[in-house]
Amino acid sequence: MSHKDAPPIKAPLTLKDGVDFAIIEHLFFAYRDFTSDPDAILAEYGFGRAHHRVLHFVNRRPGLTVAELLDVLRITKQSLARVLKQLIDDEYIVQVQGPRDRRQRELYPTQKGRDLALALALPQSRRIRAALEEAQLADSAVVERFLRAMVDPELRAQMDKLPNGRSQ
Amino acid sequence: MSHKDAPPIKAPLTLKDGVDFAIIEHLFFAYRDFTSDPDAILAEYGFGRAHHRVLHFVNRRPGLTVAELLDVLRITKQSLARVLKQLIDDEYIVQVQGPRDRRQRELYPTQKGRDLALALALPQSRRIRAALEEAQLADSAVVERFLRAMVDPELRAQMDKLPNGRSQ
DNA sequence: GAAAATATGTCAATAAGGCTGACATAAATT
DNA sequence: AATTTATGTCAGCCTTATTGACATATTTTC
Repeated sequence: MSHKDAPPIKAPLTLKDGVDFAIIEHLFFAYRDFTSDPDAILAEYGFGRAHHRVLHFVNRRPGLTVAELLDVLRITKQSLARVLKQLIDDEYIVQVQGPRDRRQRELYPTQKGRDLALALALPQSRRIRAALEEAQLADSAVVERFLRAMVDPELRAQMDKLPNGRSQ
Repeated sequence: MSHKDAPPIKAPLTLKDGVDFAIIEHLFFAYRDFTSDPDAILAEYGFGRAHHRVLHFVNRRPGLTVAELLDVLRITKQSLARVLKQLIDDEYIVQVQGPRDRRQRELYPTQKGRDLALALALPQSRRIRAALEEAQLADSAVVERFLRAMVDPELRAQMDKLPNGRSQ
């Protein structure tokens, strides 16, 4: 154990190195706890985070196609297939043949799917509201602007396709 | 396909349901892009996000023990073992026997480990600074307060153990 | 109308990163 | 001397992702 190896560095890496570690770490811890709320609920249903993401976007953009969903989630068709199949089999989501293009499958939530999506979003929303209050932020615009600016510019168009995005 | 199944719900889930979807989704997209920067670098080294987290905290709190690291990361000993072994074998981290308690293994970065940790943090820091500027936030205190408030109160003590936390 | 492109589904194999349970060792504590 | 603690390690399992290949239905193009 450390006989003729590279010597240990004892000084901590601090913001003197010109890097904003505070926000980096705050984001890590905040996101971890933010996702822990729905994770606990999903476990009861035998679902994981992947199911949550699919269910969320199908509820937020009912009728979106498989291709559009893949684009939003940035995963492969094969990764989506497994979780989507489960959600359809368990009747949280239904597929409807595309009206103009019958190759397409429009994805819609069922009432069951709508209810679960809302149940998953509720604790997250509560956490956000409590945090805004604790941080004494009257409205969420500042935080929202910052988070939006953290996203790659090319991908912001996708966010605008959601209700109450920039398009409304 | 949707013959006598549960009917599809066509209306999108919006903030009328009393849930702040904007921040929920902004956090999702922001965190995804935030982690994509180091992910690209890690792939060149054959490492993953798990290695990043270990390397980060060992650099931020040199000399922490295995038990302390498990506590911060909230993973099991077995999950840590695999990535830690690689980081030690590749000489990014060295172990030093604890001075008071010789059962403990204090973890320190090597120069190589320090350099990589900094290289991984740099693009993230750049992204944060650009976002603060774009969102016209003179200082990061507001965002930091919000993110801290998003963390479970019990876990905030852990954040304070890092340099430039509340303890400094 | 035939050919090509597109949207989706599915199969097989692989990898990363988690998990549980069990057990071993050394060192500290009781 | 017995117990507890800190760490390491083995074996097996799960979820979520990956790539590559191929099938089918449908639309678009020539």
